[in-house]
Amino acid sequence: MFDQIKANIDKKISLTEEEFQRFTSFLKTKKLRKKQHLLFEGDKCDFTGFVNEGCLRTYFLDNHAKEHIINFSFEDWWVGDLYSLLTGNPAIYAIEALEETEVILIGKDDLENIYHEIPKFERFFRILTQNAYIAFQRRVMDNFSQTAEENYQALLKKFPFITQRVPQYHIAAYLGITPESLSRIRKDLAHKQ
Amino acid sequence: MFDQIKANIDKKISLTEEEFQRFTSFLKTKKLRKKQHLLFEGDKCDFTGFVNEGCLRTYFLDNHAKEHIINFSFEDWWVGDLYSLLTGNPAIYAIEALEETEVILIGKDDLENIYHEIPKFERFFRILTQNAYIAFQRRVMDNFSQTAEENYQALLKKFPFITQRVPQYHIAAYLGITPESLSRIRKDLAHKQ
DNA sequence: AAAAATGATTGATCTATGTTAAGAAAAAAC
DNA sequence: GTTTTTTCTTAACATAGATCAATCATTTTT
Repeated sequence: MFDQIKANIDKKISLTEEEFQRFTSFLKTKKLRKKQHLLFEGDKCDFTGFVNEGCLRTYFLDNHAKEHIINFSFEDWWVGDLYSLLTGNPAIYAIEALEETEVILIGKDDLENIYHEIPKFERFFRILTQNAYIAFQRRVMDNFSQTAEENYQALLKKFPFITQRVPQYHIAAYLGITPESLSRIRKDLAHKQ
Repeated sequence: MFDQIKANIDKKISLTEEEFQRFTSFLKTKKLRKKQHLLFEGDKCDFTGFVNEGCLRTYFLDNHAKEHIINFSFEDWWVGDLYSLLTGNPAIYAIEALEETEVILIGKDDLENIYHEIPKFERFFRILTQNAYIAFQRRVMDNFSQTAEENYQALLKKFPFITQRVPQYHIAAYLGITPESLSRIRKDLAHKQ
């Protein structure tokens, strides 16, 4: 049940069996159907989540009602609106399952309790936040500096299985282009090889 | 000398006169000439800085050797490469003064000492980091969702004085367009009004 | 299996921004 | 206060990606 989250945490801090047991007592699992939302934009995000199985997208609507996908979260990833969690303000992003998905949730208050009881988790979540920031910076730098085609190829390299699991129009929304443009880019790439 | 940084800190935490005095003992000021770098890309960023006077730009070079400006830091702003400071890795950004500039620097080790001696500063810098992350998210969301013209107008609104202090080609690099395009956008805007 | 819904492709056309190159204007240096 | 350097503008042309509209392919529902 909690094997995967344990392996994930072990990568950054080491816990005793006892500490991990205590930790699990705060966890709640939640199953989501395809297209079901884990979070709506404007709602308060009072949790942080770990993807046990499945896949979600984090996105927002721009001024012209167009969707932009910030990232995809597959198994073994953490998911949530950090902005809302940290500030207590309404979420700027929405989060939606793209498949049947199982997430493990930690409530905001429980998170504080965990910090208190097992201070090692302060370190764990600080590192997680920093990594999120850093990953976001990288993503933005790439987006600024590469063409849509380069970005698409980089995405395929990072997630070779993504075309099997995520519809193309969502990949387009992640790349910041229209589905039509992505279709053409794929056609070009096929010709090149 | 340290009036400005005091006012800045007072906005988020309250310190006794004594605590602030102790804090100032860790501070070093540095003057930069126009076009002088505070940090080069690839160097380790082992400080966080506060702009007392002047203006700097934080930027990086993309794969095609083009400059992208992440942000401008005017008086009363904090400046540094958080990624490098937090991870200890080489900086992904470079920071350059755009005017005669005076910054107050806190070394990485001193920062740890400050946290230790005056724990209130943990809170201060945590809030600062969160705000940096949040501001970056906003900036990116805007950039994704608005046209260059809308972004330019938003920038003018946020920093009405910017055209007096920052050359237009730097503003273009901030907006992610060429100087020629910005020139055209300005022309269009002038016509519209 | 048929119908409906969803997702992907294609073509024609349009638009914002890039590129190149030349001057004009402003600022800095002498 | 000329000269030199830096910054800004303009024009002609090129291009990536958007838009609109139609069609084709694939899944899902009935």
